[in-house]
Parts: sequence; structure tokens; C-alpha cells
Amino acid sequence: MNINDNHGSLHLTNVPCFALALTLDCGQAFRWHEKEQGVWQGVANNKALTLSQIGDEVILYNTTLEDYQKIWKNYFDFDRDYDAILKSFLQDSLLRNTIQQYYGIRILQQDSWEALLSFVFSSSNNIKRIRSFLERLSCAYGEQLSESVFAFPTAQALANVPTEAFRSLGAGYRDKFLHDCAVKVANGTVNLAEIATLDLPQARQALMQIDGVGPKVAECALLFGFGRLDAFPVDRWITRVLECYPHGLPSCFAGFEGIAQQYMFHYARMNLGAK
DNA sequence: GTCCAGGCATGCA
DNA sequence: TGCATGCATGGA
Repeated sequence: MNINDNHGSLHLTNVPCFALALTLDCGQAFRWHEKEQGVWQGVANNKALTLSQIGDEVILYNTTLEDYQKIWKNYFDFDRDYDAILKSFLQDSLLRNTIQQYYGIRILQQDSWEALLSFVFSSSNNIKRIRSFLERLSCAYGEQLSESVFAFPTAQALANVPTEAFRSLGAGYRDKFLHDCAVKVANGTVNLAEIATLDLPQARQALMQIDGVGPKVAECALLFGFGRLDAFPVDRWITRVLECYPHGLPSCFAGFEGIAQQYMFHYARMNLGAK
């Protein structure tokens, strides 16, 4: 991959294994939207970004080489050899067509707090609604970065928000879960930096101290927010896909079950109708 | 009007 | 330990 700094925009060429729209819109991150055809806009790590893709060329419009090195390279996980991982997945005949069809979905390395709170809200909910709620939440309690762009609110900021305020933003019954999550992260009862150092079972247990965090939400937080690519969230869709794997997952997924899971998830949402 | 969504906590057997 | 049920809300 090559990088050219072009007066306030960065041109990445020969970007391997990257489908921008699929990656931003496959239900792992909720603060990206397609502003116009092929042009995506979003916020992560307190930075706004606009970007687009043509073939294996990606253009980042409003950033610097410094921020790319510091934030976006890691966020898009560009140092990881996805081609090699996906190639090994092709050994599984069940997922082969899906991998080829949706080639280039990457797991974003999101902020752990943002991923955790986002998936607390995700329970028994749909992606469109998760998006709109998190946008309202950010507008209400996040730092303003520009006229219409707000950072994801910090745990400290949300810990001071009364439960009823979450309810009035449309959180529904999850209002108390959001509150508990913010309080426990803000006061250190749940220490995200420490959880990042734990093995998977311990990390799950630590996250599940939060009201509203069960096995699935914990797994999503670990996969999407802690870079645990061996985490494997099972939701309603994945449950249906797993009916095709009565003997468990194939060994070619080992260590990267979470990546395989995201292809399964996308396949299911695109191809399996309502149950 | 009915069903469903990246589940979880709770109560009961 | 295992299963059924309620839970808020808005879009299809």
C-alpha cells in the first residue's frame, strides 16, 4: 500500500482486501453514513473523517498523515494481512461463496468504550435504530467537533446523565443499562484498560458485571472494541447460520472466528428472510 | 394492526 | 440448570 499526502487529503493506493461500504455498513460500527454516492462520513476516536473508494484506491479527505498513522491505520487495521486470513477461510466450503461475494469486510478496531455502550443499546434492536439513537446521544452529550459533528460521549459525561434522560432520547427499557454501564466504567468498577489484558473468559466475566451486558454484548464489545478477533458473538442471525455447523466451527477459522462471524452475519442479513 | 430487531434479567419448574 | 416471558421503540 502506498500513501500520498495531497493537500489535506490522503490517497492510499494498492489497498489490499478492503471494501469500504461493506466494512462501514455491516453492523459493527454505527456512526458512519453515506453522505453522497460512495462518500462516507463518520466519527471515531474524537476525529471526523470523510472517505471514498475507487477500486483499490481509498481517499481520506479531511485528515493528516499524522492522524492517519496515529488513528486511521489502526482503525481500519491496515497492517493485518486480511488476504491471508480470508484465503484460509476458503477451506470451509460453506462460507466460501460468502467470502468471495463480500470480500473486503474488515473488523474495525473501535474504541472499547464506544463499542461497549453501543452494543448495550443494541439488544433487541435494529441497526437503523441503533444508529439514530447513538447519533442523538452524541449530539446531546458528546464534544462538538464541528458544526454538525459530535464525538462519542465519554463514560464520565454519561455517568452524570440521569436514567430518565436516556429514556427521553429513545433508549426504551435499556435506559438503566446505559446508566449502569457509564457509571461502572467511569468509576473504575469496570476497568476497560485492564480488561484489554485479560484472557477471553476473564474479559467476558468482567464485562458482564454491567447490567444489560450478557454473553452476546460482551462478545461484541470484545470483538469490535478490544480487537479480540477470536471472539464470536452469537445473535439471532448467527444462531440460524450455526444450524449449518452442527459439529462446531472449522479449524480454519481458529484465532479469527470473529472475522468469519462478520461474514456469516452479513450473509444472513442479506439472504435469510424473516424467520 | 402485527411483526421484528446484533438480548437480557427475572421468575418459575 | 433450563426455559418462558416481559421489556420500549420505530420501521417494514
